[in-house]
Amino acid sequence: MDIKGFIPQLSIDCVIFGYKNKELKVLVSKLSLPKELFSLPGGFISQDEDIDQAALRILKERTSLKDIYLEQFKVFGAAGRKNNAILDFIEEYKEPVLLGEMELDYDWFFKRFVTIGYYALVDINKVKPQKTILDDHVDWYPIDDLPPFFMDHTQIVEDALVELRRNLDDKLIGFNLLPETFTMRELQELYEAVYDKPFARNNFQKRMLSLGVLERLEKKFTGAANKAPYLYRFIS
Amino acid sequence: MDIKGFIPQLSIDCVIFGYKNKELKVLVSKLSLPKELFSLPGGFISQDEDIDQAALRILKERTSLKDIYLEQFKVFGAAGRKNNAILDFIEEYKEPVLLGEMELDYDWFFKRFVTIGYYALVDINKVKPQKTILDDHVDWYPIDDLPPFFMDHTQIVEDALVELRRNLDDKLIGFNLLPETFTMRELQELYEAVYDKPFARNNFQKRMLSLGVLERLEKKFTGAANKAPYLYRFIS
DNA sequence: GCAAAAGTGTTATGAGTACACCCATGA
DNA sequence: TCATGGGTGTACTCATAACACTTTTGC
Repeated sequence: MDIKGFIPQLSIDCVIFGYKNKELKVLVSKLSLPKELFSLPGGFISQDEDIDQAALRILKERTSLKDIYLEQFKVFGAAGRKNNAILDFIEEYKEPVLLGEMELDYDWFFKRFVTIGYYALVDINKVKPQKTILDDHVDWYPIDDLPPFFMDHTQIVEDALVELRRNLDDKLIGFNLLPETFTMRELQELYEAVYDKPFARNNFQKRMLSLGVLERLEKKFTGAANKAPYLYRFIS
Repeated sequence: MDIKGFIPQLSIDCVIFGYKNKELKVLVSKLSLPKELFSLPGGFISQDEDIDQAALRILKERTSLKDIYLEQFKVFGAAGRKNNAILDFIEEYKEPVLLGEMELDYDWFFKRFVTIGYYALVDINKVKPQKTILDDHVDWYPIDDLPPFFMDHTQIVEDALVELRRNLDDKLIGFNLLPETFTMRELQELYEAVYDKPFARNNFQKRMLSLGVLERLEKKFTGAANKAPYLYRFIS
């Protein structure tokens, strides 16, 4: 990681949304520092790299996926926005800090940073969370039970969720959170998780089918003592 | 203008929307260089300044207004995004360039820049376009007859318009483009200018009144041989 | 009275909501 | 046959669209 190759004072933070067990989840990194610091997956932008490319690279590092749906949603640039929590830790422990193999460049790292917020939607089943050298753990946390974040990352997640809700219907992006095929109930439960409110089953089905983007496939026999639901696939 | 005091490689560009004569307009600067270069009003971010504050400062410089409605809408960060047009000009004219009283710091200024796009809505009657030392002229251009812009500024305006359209209804922000009081027809013509399509007069009126944010004032007698329209004021 | 534009009313349409009902499935 | 959950139909409400009609204003 050559700090010289990055744009200074500018970073990217990613809110990676996944969905499982009727819960909307966010991928969270616990930093590999001797203090409990939770962070969104983030990184810097190379001088010769589009910002969207940088976001994709960061996402690929943590999820091992490419072709991820992602969207830039807001820039966070408060004047005092610095990595103070880490700085506090360093002063507390009074020892040099390694970010991976590279000793932390204090001058570079502790300047005020402006960060570009991206959110990504992934099929949680396809993701094997990868920890980079900076991470102690990388884990999924339910949206309503997040760890105490570093800096303004709690705010970043909140704003990402607002934007996700704003776009889920219009842009037909919810399917990125589901496997290739899914039942109508699963789709509905996803919507309920995102909006944190129930939807009427029949009306939900009518609305989704009227969008004209769902292909009905074979029935899914689960062994349960009830009518087998159809599977659907998202098309175009 | 102390370049050292700004965040490097990060800028702000503002799409300042105004409205007059049934036309949506954008404030455009012709740079004070011996080449025809048109630019959006923009600037840099001080190290000790919120990005929103920086945008307000830039807006105040060009419009002499404070309390402007503005919204961050997108970041433009293509890898090759540089002030090449100016660089071309310099190579062509082979003379040192002054930005105001300060000689241009080539190393600083010709790096790749990431820019944060803001759009602002102003009452065009209250604005007296101010040219900074960087501007030759600052003028209003109709949205559908813009000059050939510098860099990616054409794209920035297009994206700003998309976002304005997306928000005009939801956020009730159109009134920022009108004077304190206005007739229903004027409001409708504004909407028609923004969306570039006609609205049915009666239905438009019904929709606007149902929002519950318009206070009906006295009638406006124009001297025309027809029924005098009511004036309205936007409330809360 | 007349043209022009403002204000209002009436009906049709379509999306969304709430209710009910029938069907398939496996025990 | 039964409970369970899936699929569908129908009536109601509400916002919007499309039509028409009346009113005000100054010449």
